[in-house]
Amino acid sequence: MKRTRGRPRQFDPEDVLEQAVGVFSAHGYSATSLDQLARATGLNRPSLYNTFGDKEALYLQALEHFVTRLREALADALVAEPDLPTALRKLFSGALGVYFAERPALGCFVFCTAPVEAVAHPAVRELTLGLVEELDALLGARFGAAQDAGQLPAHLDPAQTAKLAQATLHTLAIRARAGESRASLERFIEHTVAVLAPVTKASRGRGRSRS
Amino acid sequence: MKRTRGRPRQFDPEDVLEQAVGVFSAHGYSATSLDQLARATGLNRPSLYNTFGDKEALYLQALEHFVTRLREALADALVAEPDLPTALRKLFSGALGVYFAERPALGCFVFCTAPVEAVAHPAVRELTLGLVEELDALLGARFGAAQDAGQLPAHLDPAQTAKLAQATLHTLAIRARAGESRASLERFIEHTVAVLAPVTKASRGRGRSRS
DNA sequence: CAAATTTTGTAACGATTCGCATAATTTATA
DNA sequence: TATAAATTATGCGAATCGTTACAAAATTTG
Repeated sequence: MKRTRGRPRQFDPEDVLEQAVGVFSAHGYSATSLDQLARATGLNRPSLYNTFGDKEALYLQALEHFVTRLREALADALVAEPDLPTALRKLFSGALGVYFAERPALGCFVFCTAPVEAVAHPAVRELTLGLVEELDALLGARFGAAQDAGQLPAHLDPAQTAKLAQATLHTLAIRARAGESRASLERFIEHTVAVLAPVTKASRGRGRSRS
Repeated sequence: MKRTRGRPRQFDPEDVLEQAVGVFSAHGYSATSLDQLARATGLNRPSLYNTFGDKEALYLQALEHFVTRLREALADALVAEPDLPTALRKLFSGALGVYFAERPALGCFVFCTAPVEAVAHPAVRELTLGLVEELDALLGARFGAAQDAGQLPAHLDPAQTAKLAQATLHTLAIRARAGESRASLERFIEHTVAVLAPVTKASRGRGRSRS
């Protein structure tokens, strides 16, 4: 554990990114000024520049920081739970927890603020599309496994059903930020789980018979 | 048809709003400057102010202009077509046509740019939530009618199924703007229609028997 | 033709923006 | 203790931002 040569920094970059996520998520990329970021993080402009680069680089690192947390939370819910409907419920409920973490609800940092900048900033577009494709793959694998276990009707393509599941994440994000109530979205989740993971003959006895 | 008193304006406000939609949709509200808007519309800043008010008012009117066109296109597709799967296909294909109208694809002007500003600007939030609720109602009525006609399984709640249909619109908008290919989204539409409007006994003979 | 009225174009205002240069501060090393 | 290296703090500067005054141009009304 080597200490660096000069003056040590008086902040934790991870904590700073956490604060940056909050500010960027509330106002979006363009409407957030470096003054706001400096005030929220407690450090001043030059320190932000030395550590993270310019504004776009900081925004990208904030997005990646958020994605890392989101990815782990969602992946855990999907992999750990063998029963498909329960796994989906945990997935969507976990997402709602993130989307309603602040007051007012900010929705998803990526899906609600990154698309705007995706047109002008190729790096933002790639990150956004990267997350979309990663979630497609993650969900597709889960639906594929469920189908092998007889928990998903044979006529449902796992990859396409995965996209419909991610569509649910997108609409939850947008609706939360638009002001729709959490209770309403929880009702919607129940219905969606019933559609995406209909009860089949093989899963009727709790769905944990073969795994 | 009365002419106004003073000097007549040398532009059509509707055309100007059309151009404003293009600029705002490409860069979002905050990243769009009045200089860009003036250049794109051909008129200068003071004329924009006299006609539409300040920047936020212009953005709101551009959103409303876009919503008006979108509403009519989608409502026509839903109401005119009696067969549910065909109606949904037209709905989603029509949306894709709007989302891919520019190169690169800009997705939905409302769902991809308005959520960012919804937090800071109450009027934008209300407009966004208003569109969401209006589409829920429109789609809910269509699914309800389909259920009455035996085109929708009884176990599917029309209102909740409507939200899933709108979720599809949201994901199409985000994915188009993130750079996903149109062909991929058209495949997704086919699958989604099959899920939201499954073939029932009553609809097997083309679905136009009773209307 | 003159007065009233509205739009247009120029120009500029004050505020804020991002990014950086410079100097002071703190630490490890020699 | 002196030097090198890294961070912090202050503040500048060029550019851009949204907004508005003001005068010239264009049209209807009297």
